[in-house]
Amino acid sequence: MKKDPTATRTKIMNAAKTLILDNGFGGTTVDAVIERAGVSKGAFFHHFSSKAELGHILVKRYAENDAQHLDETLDKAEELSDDPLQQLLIFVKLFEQEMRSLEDPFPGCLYASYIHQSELFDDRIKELIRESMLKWRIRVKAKLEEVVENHPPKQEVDLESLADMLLVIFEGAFVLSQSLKEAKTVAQQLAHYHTYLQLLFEEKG
Amino acid sequence: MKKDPTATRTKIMNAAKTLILDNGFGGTTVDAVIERAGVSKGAFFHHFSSKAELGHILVKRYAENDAQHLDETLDKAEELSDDPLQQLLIFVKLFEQEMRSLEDPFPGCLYASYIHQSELFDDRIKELIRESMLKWRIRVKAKLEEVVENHPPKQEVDLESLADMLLVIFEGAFVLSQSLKEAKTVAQQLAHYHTYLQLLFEEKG
DNA sequence: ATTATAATACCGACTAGTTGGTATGTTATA
DNA sequence: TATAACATACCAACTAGTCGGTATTATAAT
Repeated sequence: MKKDPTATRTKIMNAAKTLILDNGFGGTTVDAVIERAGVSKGAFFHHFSSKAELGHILVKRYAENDAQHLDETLDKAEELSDDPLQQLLIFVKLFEQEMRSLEDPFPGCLYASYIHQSELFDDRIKELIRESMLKWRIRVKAKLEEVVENHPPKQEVDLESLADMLLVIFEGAFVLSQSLKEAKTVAQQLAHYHTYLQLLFEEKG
Repeated sequence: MKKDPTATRTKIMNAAKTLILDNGFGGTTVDAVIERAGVSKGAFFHHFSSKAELGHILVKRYAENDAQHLDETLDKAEELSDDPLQQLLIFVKLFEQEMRSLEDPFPGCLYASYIHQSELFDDRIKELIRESMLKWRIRVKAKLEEVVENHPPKQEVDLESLADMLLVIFEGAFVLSQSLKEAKTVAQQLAHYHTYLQLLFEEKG
């Protein structure tokens, strides 16, 4: 019987994440988490002082991965072109490809799960989610500001909300994908965002 | 102290709806509902055989209102123009105006709330939500098919997912609006959908 | 109109089971 | 052998739901 504290911790967190995405935080019990993780109650409360703390640490880990994913994808897009518009279009395409490769509907976004039960969480957690979402706004908006320097939009648009639209489409498409049980939804919606950006900024040939 | 069963029932349902949108179904207790509604436990279980039944009836009422709202708004738009494209653009604008008139972030969508705790609900409820969402797809897609007859799209697009995009934007914008505490988000995002449709289908002057 | 009858609407203490969390013990590892 | 990493038994608070009873309203015969 060997012990691996980091593995135990991870098992608990992964089990909790899955359960929370299916049942929500309020609908997820500690007993259910430890059963799925295959650990004892003692182990759980050894690693986490409370269910609330688990909720906090879980979304913190999620936010870190999310921010990293955002940065990496944008970096990758920037390497593949010099033109800001092309970079942005590639950026969206990379997400689209990623989502198109999924066979099942995306399991869901922890931010959205928490937001839909926001009164169960304290302000620190809500602020963390807010700032994580703002990172998307900031990075995409900055890129959009580069874009408009050389590609005047065909119609007057607000760049901040246009930047937000990417995350809006992610979150909305996750919901529809889950409800309609259609895995392709997210990729399709990202494709529309891609087309929208093209129509707005690409010069006619 | 006079009795009004319909009023009691409504008070319970409204209280439950608010609490569920804030805490989720799993995070909402019957005690919390009856306290907010100002009724006794006996009254609650006189009107609803279980918490689960309340959840079912609640989303049924919500779906009925939603379908009616969809129909009414589309009817209104169809009265204001003869051209399918203009009808569609007006349709979106009507929602945009409605959302712009809100001072606080929209309290949220019950469909999304349920979907984010889908394992707490039986298949009947999930099917009801699915069909409610498909109503949006069907009606908007039908209108889009009218549109393309006279207005060829500037880029090739899939009409079904373009129809879905309206609901996607609603759901996604609700999440961001709530998290960022910005009431204007939903209207702004609908405006982008409006612009996208214009760029896709409107002839250049 | 009045009153007997019955049905509905409602109350709140109670219960069986569940919840998050703790106390105390056992096992592995440094 | 000291400490971290677990396991087990347990607890107090809370949970959905019940139950015996009361108040109000509807019905209908007088």
